[in-house]
Amino acid sequence: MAKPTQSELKILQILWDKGPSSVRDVHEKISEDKDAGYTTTLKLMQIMAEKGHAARDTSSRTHIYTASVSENDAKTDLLSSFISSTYKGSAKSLVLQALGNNATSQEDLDEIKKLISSIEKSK
Amino acid sequence: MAKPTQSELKILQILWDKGPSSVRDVHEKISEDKDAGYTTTLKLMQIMAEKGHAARDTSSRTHIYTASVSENDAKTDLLSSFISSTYKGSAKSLVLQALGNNATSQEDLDEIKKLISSIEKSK
DNA sequence: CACTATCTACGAAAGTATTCGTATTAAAAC
DNA sequence: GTTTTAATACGAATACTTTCGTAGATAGTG
Repeated sequence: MAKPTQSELKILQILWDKGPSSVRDVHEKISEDKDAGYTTTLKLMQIMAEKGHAARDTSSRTHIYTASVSENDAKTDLLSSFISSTYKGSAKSLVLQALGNNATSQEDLDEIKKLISSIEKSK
Repeated sequence: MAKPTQSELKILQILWDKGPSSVRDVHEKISEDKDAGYTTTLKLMQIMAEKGHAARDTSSRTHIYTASVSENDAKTDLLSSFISSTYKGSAKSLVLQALGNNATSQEDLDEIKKLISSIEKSK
């Protein structure tokens, strides 16, 4: 499956968050942040259906769209392509930079440490 | 400074790795991975000079280009924009996914743990 | 039933990124 | 000194993404 574009990702995120939704639903959510025409959102979602990023139920007049990739799978793909284009494939470099540059809270650090421990145990 | 595009990033990476370089140098490196015309690379680098992603020395016939952003700064920007578009701004989510999905080696985990300790000490 | 609001379909325009052909000029090789 | 090689400049073609206007159909309202 091809990578979603930026606009498609925004829509996917809404579908992941809200579950199956109409164009109207998605459009209203998008409009909170950004001024956009309704048919723009419609067109994008139609393209997503064509590309297979979303499935749609056309049984009633108002079509209902559903993300056809799971949030985790899609983000795994995006992350791995980001790591390969920006960090030459080194997940470590990415993590070091993410932790080094951003002020990560102690709670978040704790969670990360916990995950690392559980990874180490399972080896 | 605007975010570099994918193609520009590939070129920047070469400039970071090799230091100041001619179009020929960069083009040869790119050609290892991908078939591309010389003038394509030239044009991209000219655009990068226009946009300010690279500086060029035109004192001799063969122009020499230099990245005008540091690798760390550019990647910090890219990372932060990736985190905001894909992880709703949560660096923690990104790190958890990067560690969770990729098989990170023990050495890498050790390095990450070391960094976390040093962050914690400096708080 | 007529009127209005709301939906989809479709195509085209606008914006951005990438690719490359051609012309011109400068250096190098012979 | 002439020919070949290698460089830049420039503009246009291609491709991909985003935006939106218009048309036609369906549902709801008075």
